[in-house]
Amino acid sequence: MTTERGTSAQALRLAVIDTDSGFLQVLDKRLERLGWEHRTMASAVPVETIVAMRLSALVVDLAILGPSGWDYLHRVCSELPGLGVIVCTGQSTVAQRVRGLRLGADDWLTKPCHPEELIARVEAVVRRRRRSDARAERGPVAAGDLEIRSDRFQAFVDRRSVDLTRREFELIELLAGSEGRVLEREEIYQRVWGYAMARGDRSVDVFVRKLRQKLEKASPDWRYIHTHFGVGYRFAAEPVDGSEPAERMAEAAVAEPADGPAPATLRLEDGAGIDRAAAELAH
Amino acid sequence: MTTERGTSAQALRLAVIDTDSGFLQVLDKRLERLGWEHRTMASAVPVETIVAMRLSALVVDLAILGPSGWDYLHRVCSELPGLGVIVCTGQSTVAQRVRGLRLGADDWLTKPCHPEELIARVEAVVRRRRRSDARAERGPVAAGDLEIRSDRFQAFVDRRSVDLTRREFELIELLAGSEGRVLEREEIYQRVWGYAMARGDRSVDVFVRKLRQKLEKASPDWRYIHTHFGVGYRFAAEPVDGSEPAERMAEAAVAEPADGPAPATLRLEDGAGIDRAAAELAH
DNA sequence: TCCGCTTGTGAAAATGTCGTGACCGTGGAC
DNA sequence: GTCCACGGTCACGACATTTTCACAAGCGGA
Repeated sequence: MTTERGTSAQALRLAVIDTDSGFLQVLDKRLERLGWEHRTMASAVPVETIVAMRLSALVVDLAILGPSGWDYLHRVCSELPGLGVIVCTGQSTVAQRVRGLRLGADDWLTKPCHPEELIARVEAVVRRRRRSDARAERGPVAAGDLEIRSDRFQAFVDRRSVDLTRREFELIELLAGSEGRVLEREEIYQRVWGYAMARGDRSVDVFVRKLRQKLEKASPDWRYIHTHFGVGYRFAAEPVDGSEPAERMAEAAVAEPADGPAPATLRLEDGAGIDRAAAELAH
Repeated sequence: MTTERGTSAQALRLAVIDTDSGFLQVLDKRLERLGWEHRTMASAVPVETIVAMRLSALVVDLAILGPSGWDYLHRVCSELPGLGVIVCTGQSTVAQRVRGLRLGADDWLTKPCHPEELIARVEAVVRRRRRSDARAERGPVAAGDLEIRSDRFQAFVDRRSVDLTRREFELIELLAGSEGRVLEREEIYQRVWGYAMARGDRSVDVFVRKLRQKLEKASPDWRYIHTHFGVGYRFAAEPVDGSEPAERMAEAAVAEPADGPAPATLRLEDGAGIDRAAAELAH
């Protein structure tokens, strides 16, 4: 298996500034089906809003921006060097296209165009950026005493590196990245191992155990991985019921099944969409 | 300080696979004026040759490759994930364009097209790529006893030059430039060798060993390159664990008085033109 | 309380990865 | 032409990790 460049289909975040309702309708449906988060806007939005949307790419019809379009394009491109920018607009001259591309646009597509081609071009544009930044993307995740740094392939408990193997790290990374959510074994396996879990496979459990051991040794005051019987595991830093260490332990053992962490509500995937993300910052 | 995206005009290395002599003539003149190293070819050349050319971008007319064009496109794109690939060809359907882009092409331009637009698109594609790798060119990096001077193509341990070969230097430069981060073999290979790593290739390991040997001899009190099992390598100067410094000292003192810095010449960055570079491997 | 099923645990077996030394072809220096 | 540094390959052994397995412990419903 070679380094597949063509593998399409990671979910991207995309915004479209356009007003061509017919085109948008078709495009929307297609994007929906691909599972890309997307949003369309009828006119230029402030650059800060774009920033807040944390997009992978932006598609823009220069025509509807009027004469300030060039300036806008330039501002967007220099503010967000990492953003893929595709101009998709009507008839244009060579000079205009060259100008747009030199200003920082990554591609220039002439309408009318097929949504599928637009999508393919967006993918092509985003592909490269992904390639190298991929891992550095999300900043360090921290919870309890634990800090997870994806770029270092390492977890730290107060400066001290917790030695994790590759799988262990990928597992804790996944769990911590979905903090608070209960992940089913199938999903965990699928996302860490990359293929479907065979029935009866206990790998996930085994690795959870290894992680717990290492984490407990490194950070005894917190519990991080919680079992949900019949379901899966949930990551959340919870102080080990240290409030009353030994004493209460005995009591609890006898008297109460005291399940400290409430039956854990299952939250849905935080659909924190583009709108919300934008609102947060643009507010 | 805005990150100027629009700045054009670094010299690039470009190859064009096309036969349209009229178009090529105009293009050639334009490229000449820009000072880009370029070369045109009338038919598909082996992928290894492309590799040897160390291009920034490749422009190709799929039409002249015949039916094997798709396969060729795919091979080039997966061998050289870092290469900008622009398809520039006659009439085409949406499906063809989508296919090309998904296969790994970065842009698809329809003939007839204006050379200026082609150039702008090449720039846009390369810019996108540069942006990701772009952290090179920094001042001297220092860590532990070691100092790395990219400008001199040399590494020093307290005034004394550590004789490194070209590859060794490129490797340590890359690693040190990403101090603290774990780099996967694939990425290392990709960035030092310039093309995709074949499965089972141990070159990276071998060069890491050579580096470690030389570094240890030159700077016994520090360890610089750390293995992350199943992942890759990380550069970080860490004092050698004082647990048995004496022993090591004695051993070193007795066993290897021989410090003879071998004559090892460092050759300059091969300014070799495209032709020569290609010839080297294509021989 | 008992039963069936799920999860935790420890260790052995299987697999994969890395460090190492030896070896080879090439190309430049002499 | 000869010599030799250099980049690259190979095979082997050591060892780290992953997987599998058998059994104990825990949970939940009847």
